[in-house]
Amino acid sequence: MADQGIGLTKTPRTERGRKTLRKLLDAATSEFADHGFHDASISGITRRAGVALGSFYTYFDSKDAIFRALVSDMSEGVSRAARNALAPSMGALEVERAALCAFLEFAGEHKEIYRIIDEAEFVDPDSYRAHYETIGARIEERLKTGGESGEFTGGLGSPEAWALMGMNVFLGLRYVIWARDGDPAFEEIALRANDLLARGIAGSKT
Amino acid sequence: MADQGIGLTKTPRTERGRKTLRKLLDAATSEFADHGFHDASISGITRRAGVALGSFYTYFDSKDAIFRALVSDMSEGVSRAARNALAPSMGALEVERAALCAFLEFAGEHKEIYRIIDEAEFVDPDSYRAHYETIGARIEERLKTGGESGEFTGGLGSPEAWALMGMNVFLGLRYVIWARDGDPAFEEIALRANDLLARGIAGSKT
DNA sequence: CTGAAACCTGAACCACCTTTCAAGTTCGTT
DNA sequence: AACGAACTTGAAAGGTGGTTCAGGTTTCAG
Repeated sequence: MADQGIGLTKTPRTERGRKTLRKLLDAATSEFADHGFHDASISGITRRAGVALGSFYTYFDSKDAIFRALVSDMSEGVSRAARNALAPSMGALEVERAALCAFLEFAGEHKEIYRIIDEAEFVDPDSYRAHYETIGARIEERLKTGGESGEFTGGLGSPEAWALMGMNVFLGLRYVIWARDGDPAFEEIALRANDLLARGIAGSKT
Repeated sequence: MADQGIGLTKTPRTERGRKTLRKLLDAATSEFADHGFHDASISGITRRAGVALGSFYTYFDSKDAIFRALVSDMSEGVSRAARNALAPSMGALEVERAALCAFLEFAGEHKEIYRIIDEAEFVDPDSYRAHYETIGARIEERLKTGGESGEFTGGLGSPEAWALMGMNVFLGLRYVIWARDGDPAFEEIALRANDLLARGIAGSKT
């Protein structure tokens, strides 16, 4: 599922080829997650995949190419996970809570995303930036819609969207990637973040 | 000023030595900022510093070592910048606004921090984590203090601190590192973020 | 002044890894 | 069955760049 983007992958024509490609992609995911881009080696990937070194180049032009394929795969996965968690019946605030919750859960199941997306900052800066700008734009849209329906204050825009995105990313970093025993559950985290987002923190609570 | 931490640097004993060390540190900052850790080369650093290749190893044991020195330098710098912007007379909310503003300004003057701190995630994960946990802890303290004084709602804790930290980091990413023409000024950004933090976004504004 | 420690120098060493390639095997279609 | 395309294989080419080192220069305390 990674070869849609920019034709980085030489698409296989036989069943055997598709299997090998899948094995390479999976192996690369763990290899990059374990060692990071530069310390990961192609021979490490092919070893994990149980494939000869040379076969790698049947499917990818370079180490960069498979990394890029992985990044767009993950980026796509994050978006899809968030989208799937939303229902049309939800209120604007609830949408934000559900999106964060879905993101945390997705990250929990794919802890590699942080390492891989973050490393894209260095390996493939354009994808990195595109990743966040796309998500940021989607959040901004939601804020605007919420403003129009009166559920949010008016005048929300890009700064608020980036602030919200940063919140979500860092909550994932702390409570998923660096989770500790005794941490609140994802739902609890999402609830508290939602509260902050809705009412802010000024004034004393009864 | 980077050799305090864990004795990574062989401290120079003569004036000439201190100058060379400083030159290496400065050169390394630009080299890493320009190329990232792995594509940066020691010969690139020594070339920029105007020093022989071998001299590098008089001061640092390895490429990793100088990078670590840089990371703790920057990390320290960020903290100091935020601390310096705060005055005892400020209210709790105002403190948050001033801290963000100071951070944005500091990042503007040292755009390398994002590349270098972010890359620490891969080169020196412990420092990376320590960096954010330290800052997060400090924010959490401020939130608690604000809660006690009644300026903030009660019950604020780690999740709110990490959310706030994420906001700040991402606003810096978008409006400093990826600044575009026509973007609001730092003060404006800090004001809007402060507003979000104080009152949230729920409810329609008059 | 003087000698030992600090510092500098840059060629060479070396380990590692991406990428290539020519030769062999399997697949799928006719 | 049989043929060409798709796929696989692993040795080796080719590069890169971190690190070492032996020998020279500068510094500075005594």
